[in-house]
Amino acid sequence: MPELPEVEVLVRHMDPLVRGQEIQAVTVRREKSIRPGSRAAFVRNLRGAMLHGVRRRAKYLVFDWQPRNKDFRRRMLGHLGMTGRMYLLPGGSALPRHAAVVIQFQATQFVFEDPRYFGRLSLDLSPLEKLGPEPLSADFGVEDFARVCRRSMRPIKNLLLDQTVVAGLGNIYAGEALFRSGLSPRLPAARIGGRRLRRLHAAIVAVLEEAIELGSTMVLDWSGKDSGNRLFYYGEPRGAESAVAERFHVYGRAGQPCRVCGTPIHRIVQSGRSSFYCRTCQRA
DNA sequence: CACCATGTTCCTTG
DNA sequence: CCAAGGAACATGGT
Repeated sequence: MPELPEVEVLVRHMDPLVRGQEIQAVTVRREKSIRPGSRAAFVRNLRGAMLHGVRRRAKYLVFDWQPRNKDFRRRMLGHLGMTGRMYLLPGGSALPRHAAVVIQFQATQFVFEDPRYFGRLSLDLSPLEKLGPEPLSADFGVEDFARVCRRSMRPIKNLLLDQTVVAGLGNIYAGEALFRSGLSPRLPAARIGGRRLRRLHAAIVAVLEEAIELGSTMVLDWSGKDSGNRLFYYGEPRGAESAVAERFHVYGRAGQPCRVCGTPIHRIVQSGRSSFYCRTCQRA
C-alpha cells in the first residue's frame, strides 16, 4: 500500500488510536521484519513504553514514546515496503498468517502484517537523514526542485522516484504527476524548461493532496481482512465510487483510452519498472 | 505455467 | 563520481 498519501491516511487514522497507549507486550513473529536490529533489543526497548503518537516522513512512519527506562530508545521507524499493512485489532483476535510483529496495548493489539516482507520496523532512524524535502511542506521549493532537475540527464520519471530529490513519490504518483503536467516520463530532466518544471512541481503537490483527500473519504478496513481496492487497504468509499474507479489517469491503464484524448495508454519499462503514459498528452 | 506487482538496497557495469 | 540495470528480499493476484 505504500506511497506518501496512503501512509499519510494511515497515520491520521492510527495516531489517535495509539496515543497514550502503554505497550504491554511485543511479539516478533518474523525476526527479519526487524531490520536492522534484533528481536531481543527491539522487544526490550518497546516493552512498557508509553506511546506519544505516530507521524509520517516520506513513506516512513515514525512512532515515538516515553520509554520505561531513560536509557532506552524513544522512537521507531516503520516502512510498509510493497505489501505491508498496519492496523489495530481487538485484544486476543486471531492473527493473519503474515503477521510479522504484534504489539499489545491494554485492549487492542497493533499488527504489522506483510506477506512479502519488504517492509520493516526498526529502532534505527538513520534512513530519515538521506531524504529530500517533504513535497507537501514549504521545504519543497520550486527553485530547488528546478535546480536539481536542470543538472540531471536522467529521465524525469527516475528522478521523481529518487527519494533524495523529493521524498514520498512512488511509481504510481510519479506517473500521475507526469501525466498531469503533460510530460513524457522519458524526458531527460535537464531538458525541461522553467515553465514546465513549475507545472510539474505543482502537479506533484496536487496529485498527492488529491490522493490524501480521496483516502480520507474512505473508511479504513481496520480488520485488515479486506484487500480493498487491490492497491491499498482502504475499505469502501463513502459516496465516491466513481472517484475511486477513476482514481488514476495512467497507472495500470495500459491499452485503455486516455481520459483526456482517448489515445491508448502506453506502457514502457524504465529502470525495471513500468511507466504508463499518454503519448499524445505527454510530450518529449 | 507465465507474468506482473505500491519499495529499498546492494552490487556490477559502463 | 554518476547512472543504469539486475538481483535480492518472498508472496499473491491474474
